Amino acid sequence: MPRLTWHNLDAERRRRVLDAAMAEFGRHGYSGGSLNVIAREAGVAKGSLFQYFDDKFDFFAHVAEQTSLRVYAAMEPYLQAPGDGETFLDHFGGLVDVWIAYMADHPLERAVTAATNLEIDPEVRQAVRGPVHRLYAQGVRPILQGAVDAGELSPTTDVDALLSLLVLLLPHLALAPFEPGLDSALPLYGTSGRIRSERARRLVDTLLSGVIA
Amino acid sequence: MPRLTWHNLDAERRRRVLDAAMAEFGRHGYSGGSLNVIAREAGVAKGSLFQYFDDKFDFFAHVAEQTSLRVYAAMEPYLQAPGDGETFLDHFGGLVDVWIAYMADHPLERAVTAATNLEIDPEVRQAVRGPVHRLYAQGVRPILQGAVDAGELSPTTDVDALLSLLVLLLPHLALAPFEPGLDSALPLYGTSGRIRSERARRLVDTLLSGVIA
DNA sequence: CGCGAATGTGACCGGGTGGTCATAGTGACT
DNA sequence: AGTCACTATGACCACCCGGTCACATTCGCG
Repeated sequence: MPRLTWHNLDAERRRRVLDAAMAEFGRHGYSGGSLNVIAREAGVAKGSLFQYFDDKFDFFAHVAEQTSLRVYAAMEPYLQAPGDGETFLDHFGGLVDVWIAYMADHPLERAVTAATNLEIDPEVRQAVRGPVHRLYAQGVRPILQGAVDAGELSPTTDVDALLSLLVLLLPHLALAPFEPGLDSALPLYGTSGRIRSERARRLVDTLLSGVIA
Repeated sequence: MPRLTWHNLDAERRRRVLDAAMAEFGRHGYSGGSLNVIAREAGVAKGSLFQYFDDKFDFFAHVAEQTSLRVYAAMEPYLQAPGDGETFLDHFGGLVDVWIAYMADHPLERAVTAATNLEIDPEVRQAVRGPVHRLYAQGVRPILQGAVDAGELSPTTDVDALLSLLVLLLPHLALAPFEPGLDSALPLYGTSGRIRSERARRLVDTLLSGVIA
């Protein structure tokens, strides 16, 4: 947990530190990210960072948490129940579109999301991704369950498993089109960002149509 | 590329080095993996490693390549065209089962596969995953295309996109059941390895049924 | 202003890193 | 036995890391 000092901080200074941290951790992940670099880029002494946070992990965890909260806040308006006459596929597809569009417009958030999902240390990974996954599961689950209850999804649908799969898939769909280095060997990422985004959306449509009643 | 010395090496010594490297890189990834640790665990001087490989990256790339070749070799017998009267879903589902079972039995290969997929540095990632993805795309593509040609998959199927998705998904399906720390917040990974394996298989069935003609 | 609390700072610490190299083995062939 | 190409070794190097701490600076308040 961030120290009290962090909350008392001048907003501009806090923003500079957070931005520098998102950029550095987003590029090199938790263990690879350098506090020296973050301090330098933020225009702040390294010692200051330890006034704000207990240690590197506390710092990273806060950066990851804030990032996921921002992203989730952007998604929340679209997590409502589907409008009248709106099919499940339209509703959920729109959600995927919003997600991809948000990541396209926010490279810092996108990079931190990637770094979080690519973390290899089990303890760090669990501590950082756990809350995020719970957040998303809580947001998306009602949509799936609602579609099952309304007879739009097959009654035999394994909601939990489908949920896991979608939460697992979302980062890939959002990241792939904009980080060409990540998976350029796969055709999904072969062309321009725009085309790839459309392809990602089409893919979700195709796959989800399998569970539609 | 490994130096000549590596190939001339006594097989037992080569095995010890490779095993130690798989364990270390599998646990901590490329940048986090320590050559000191690998040398110590292999019972070999650190200097020797630099007689075998140009540098750390060359070493890691070789470990990743050998691992993927082993895994692919285990899968190859199952990449044939489906038998008479065998549906696409049976055929492909069997492939997923083999994949998961192999990973269950080979923790070293599994860990290296995970580390490779979780690598964050774009250059390393591209260099290491590119060949692997090409290998798998080449193996799996004919199966999908064959199913489309035979009318088993919808003729509107985006084979390339579906291929990308499956290659992206496979590591997750294989890893999740056995690395509880990775994604314990998701229901897919909530219970025993056996149950989770069955669930992963069921999930693939459900999703793929969407593209079946 | 003056004082005390809170915050900022960067030199410094122990330790680990990838990589080098002079030296010492090793073994095959004359 | 002598020679020579090849291989093994670990002390050593420069560098960077996360984290600390004694001290300087700033701020809020009487």
